[in-house]
Amino acid sequence: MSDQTQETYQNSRLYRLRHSTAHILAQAVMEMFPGESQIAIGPPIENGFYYDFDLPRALTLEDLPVLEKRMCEIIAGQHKFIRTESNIEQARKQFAHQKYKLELIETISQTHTVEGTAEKNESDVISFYTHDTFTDLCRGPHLDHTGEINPKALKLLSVAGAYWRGDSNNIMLQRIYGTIWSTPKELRQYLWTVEEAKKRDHRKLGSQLGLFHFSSDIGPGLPLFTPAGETLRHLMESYVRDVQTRYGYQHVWTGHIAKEDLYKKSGHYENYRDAMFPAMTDENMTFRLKPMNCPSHMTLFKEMGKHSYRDLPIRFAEFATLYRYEKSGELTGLTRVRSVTQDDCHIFCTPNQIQDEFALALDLIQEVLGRYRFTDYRVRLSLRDDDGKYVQDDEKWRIAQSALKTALDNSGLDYYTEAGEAAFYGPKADFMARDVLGREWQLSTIQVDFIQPSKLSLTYHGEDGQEHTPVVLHRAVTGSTERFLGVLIEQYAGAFPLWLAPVQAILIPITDRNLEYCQQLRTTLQDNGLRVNIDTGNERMNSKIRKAQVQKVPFMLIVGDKEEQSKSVSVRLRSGKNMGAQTIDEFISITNQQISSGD
RNA sequence: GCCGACGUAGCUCAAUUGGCAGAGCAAGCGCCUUGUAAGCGCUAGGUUAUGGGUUCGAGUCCCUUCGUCGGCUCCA
Repeated sequence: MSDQTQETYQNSRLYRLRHSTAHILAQAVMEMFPGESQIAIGPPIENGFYYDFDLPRALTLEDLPVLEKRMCEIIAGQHKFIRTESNIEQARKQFAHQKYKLELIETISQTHTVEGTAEKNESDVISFYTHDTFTDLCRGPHLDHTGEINPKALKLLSVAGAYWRGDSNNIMLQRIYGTIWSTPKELRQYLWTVEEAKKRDHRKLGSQLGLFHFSSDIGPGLPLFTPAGETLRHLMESYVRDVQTRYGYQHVWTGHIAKEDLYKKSGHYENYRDAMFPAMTDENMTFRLKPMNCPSHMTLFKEMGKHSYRDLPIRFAEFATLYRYEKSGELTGLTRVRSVTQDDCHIFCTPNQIQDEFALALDLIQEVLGRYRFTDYRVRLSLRDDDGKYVQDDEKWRIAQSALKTALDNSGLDYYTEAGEAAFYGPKADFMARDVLGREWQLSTIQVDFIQPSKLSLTYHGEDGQEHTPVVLHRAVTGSTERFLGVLIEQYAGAFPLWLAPVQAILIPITDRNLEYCQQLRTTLQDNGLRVNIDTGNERMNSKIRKAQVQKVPFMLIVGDKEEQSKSVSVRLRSGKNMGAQTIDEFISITNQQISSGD
C-alpha cells in the first residue's frame, strides 16, 4: 500500500472495525487460556487483521470456530470501547504480567525521551482501550461499541508463525489471521476472490496445463519445463528481446559460473554469501554459480577496451539463468525458485544521462506491461533516508534522485515515494502492478548504482579528457521468466492470449476419414506460423472438444465430411462460441489480426 | 532457516475404534466411425514420501529425514 492509500485506510471505518475486531479476538484467546496467554500486537491489514500470541500450546484449525463463536458472543454484548490514558509508570503496572506489552511500553518511553524533550508532558501519556473485560495498550481509534460489528461478516482464516517484532532472532509467536467486513456480502465477495485465486493458482494450472513440473530427483525450487512450458518461455523471452533490441539494447552472454573473487570485489559476497550455492573448488580456484549478472556484465564492459563518453550509454541485456540458494521455507512454485532466469539489463552511462536512460526504461516497461494486459500499476520510488547504510555521496544521490523524479513527473505515471527503501547503492523505482483479481505484484525494477562500477574499476574517458566512473542502471522488465510466467498464468487463469498460447489451434477430425484433410490443413497453418495440433484419438468429437476446452486452447477446428467437401473448418472458440464454417484463408486472417492486436 | 499443517496409483480423492489398500479421470488394448464440454468394454497401474519404533497386526499411533502448503524472516 502507498503512503496515501495507507492514510486513507487508517482513517476509514473499515480500519476501526478491523482494529476493534482484533481486540475482541485477543479477549477470546485470553479467555481460552486463562492466565497463560501473552498477547503481542494485533493490527488491521489489507483485507482483515491479525493478532499475535504466545500461548502454552500450539493452536489448531479446530480452535478457530470456537474462538469465532466466543467473539460473536462478545460482539452481541454491545460493549463500549473506552479510551483511557495514563503515564508510563502506570502502564508498566497495568501490564506487569504481559512481557510483550512491557517491551512496547519501554520502546514508547525511549522514543519519547529521545524525541519528545520539548513536549515531555504530552509524550508521557499512554493510551488504552477497554471493552468488556479486555484492555489493550493501543493508540486507537476504535468503534464506539462492539454492537457495531456484524458477526456474519467475520471469519477467522488461519494460524501461522510470526517472529516477535518481525525479527528472526526473536521468539516465534502464533498469529491468527481473520477477516471482517461491514456486511456479509462483502465478506462473501472477499472469500470468493480468495477461492478464485486458488483456482487460478499457477502451481495447479501449471500441472493441469502441463507446463512445468518439480521433481524430487532434481531438487527443490528447480522447475522442469515441458515442451508447452518452454514454448511459453521462448515466446516471452523472444518478445522482450525484440523490444529491447528496438530500444537500443545489445544482448550478451556471460555463462553460468564465475570466480568467487569477482563477488568479493563487487561486494555481493559479503552481503549475500548465504544465498549463494556452495563453492566449487578446483585445485587453486574457487567458483560460484552466478547469483546475478551485474559483475559479469561490468567485467565484459571492462574487457571490451577503453570507452569514450561518446560510446555511452551502452546497454547490455541477457536472459541468464541464475542460481540462488533460497532457504527451503522461502520457495513457492514458480514465483520463488532456485534457478531463476532474469531479463536483466545493465545500462552504462554518464551521470547526465541518468534521466534520459531512466525515461527510456520507463517507456520500455510500459510497452511490455501493456502487451501483457497489465494496465493498473504504480511506481514505487524508493529514496534514501538518514540511515547510515547508504553510500556516502550526497552529490550523486542528489543528481540521481532528482533525475528519477523529473523523469517520472514527465512520464505522467502514477508514483509514490518511500524514504528509506532505496538499495544501499542508489535509489530505485519498482513497478507495482495489480492483476485482474486486484492483487499487487512487484514486477519491473530500475535501480541506480553508484558503487559497483567503482568497486570493479570501470571507467570511461570524459569530454574533459579525464577518466570517470560510469553510473550503472540495473533494469528488469518482467523480472524473471519463471516468476513472470507464474503471475501470467494467474492473470490469464491459464487462458493465454493467442500470441502466447503454446497450442493456438487444435484440429478435431470427426471421423478418421477426415484425418488426411486435417494433416493438409495443419501443414498450411504451420506454414503460416501457427502452432497447431491434431487430436487423432478415437474418442467422440465431444470428448475432444472437452479436452481442448480444459486445456484452454484458443481455437478448436472441427473437421467432418461437410468441411472437407466445402474446403473449410468449423471454428469453435474456447469461450464456447461457435463461429461456424470458415475457409482456411479466412481463419488465418482472423488469427493474424488477433495476434498483431495482442489479444 | 523458524512456527504449524499435510504427504495413499501419473492426476483428483476414498479406506469405521489399529483388522484383506479402493474409485473416477489419465494410460494401454479392443469395439463403435461419431457433429460443438466426457460413447462402451477389458487390462495394467502401489514397499501408502523415507528410515526406524510400538503392536499378534500400522495408510491409521510415536520418532527421524525429505518434500509440499499457510505464514514469518530473507529476496543482490
